[in-house]
Amino acid sequence: MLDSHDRKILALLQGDSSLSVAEISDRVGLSSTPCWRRIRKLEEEGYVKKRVALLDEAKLNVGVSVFMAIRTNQHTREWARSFVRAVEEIPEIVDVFRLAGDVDYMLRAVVPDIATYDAIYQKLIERVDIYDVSSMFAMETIRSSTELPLDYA
Amino acid sequence: MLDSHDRKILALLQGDSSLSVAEISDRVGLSSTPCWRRIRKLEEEGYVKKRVALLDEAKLNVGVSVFMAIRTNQHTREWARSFVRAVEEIPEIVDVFRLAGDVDYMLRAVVPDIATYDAIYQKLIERVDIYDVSSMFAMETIRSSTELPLDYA
DNA sequence: CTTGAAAATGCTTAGGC
DNA sequence: GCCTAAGCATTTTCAAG
Repeated sequence: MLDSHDRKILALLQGDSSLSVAEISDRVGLSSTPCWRRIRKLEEEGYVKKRVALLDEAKLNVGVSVFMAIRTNQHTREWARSFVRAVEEIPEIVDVFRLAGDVDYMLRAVVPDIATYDAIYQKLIERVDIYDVSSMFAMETIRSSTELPLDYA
Repeated sequence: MLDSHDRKILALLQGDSSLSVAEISDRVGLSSTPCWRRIRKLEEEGYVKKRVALLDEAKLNVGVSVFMAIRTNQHTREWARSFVRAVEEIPEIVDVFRLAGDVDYMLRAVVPDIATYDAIYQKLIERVDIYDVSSMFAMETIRSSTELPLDYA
């Protein structure tokens, strides 16, 4: 599927998508046309989902991350649907994973402070019936990376 | 600090950083020169940390997310330092938060499968002394967003 | 802030190895 | 598959209102 040139291009782009084609082609060891063609192909085929700007959480006053470990006692399609709808209506909730095991869902919300977190929490439990929520407050973001390891591709 | 034009620019850029200045200025309701100036200022002042390409986890064979809730019994600066060093050496670990409360650290790793997760786990506990790890496997990524709410800025 | 335009950079296509 | 080179579009800067 992907050769080492493609992987190197992806590694560069997921670190800094503002690099010009010329810079990328230099570092990859290709000239710009084939490099540009590869980039376009990687985007067309969906290896690159999108290009985004990552903003500073602290500067935008959402420097506090809160994890919410959620358990339900209603294991139905209907409940799952309403849960997804509820979290989608709350933009502070940035991550939502459905888990196997004891905890059913793991969420992460970004908020200015604990008081705002409580408002988010209230908003959520008002919109969907939740059996148990365990909240964990992040004191420090040691790493929050969008860069994937490419060794398995 | 930021007015509504700035917030709108940030909202657009964190959704799609490949938008041209012309497109952004259209949607924001400014002409291109002042819009371009604002974008540059937002980058200089650090509201925009970086521009990156988001890659497809499934296509790159790291479609499985695993949360690791970690507890330590060595609450020393020395241990914290070695822990940070250890997780930084493992590229599969994409998120690391230090928490308040029962769980000391919450990590997320992206891997191809459970066998690879075990290798990551072994690698971690070999590099740093960990009192307890509780692993939670994600069955589904319902939401994984880099877009922050801008209402508190 | 706006418009308009020039200069520089970088993207995209064309043609050939 | 690759390259060089030309043509095109965009970004970036500048001047004037």
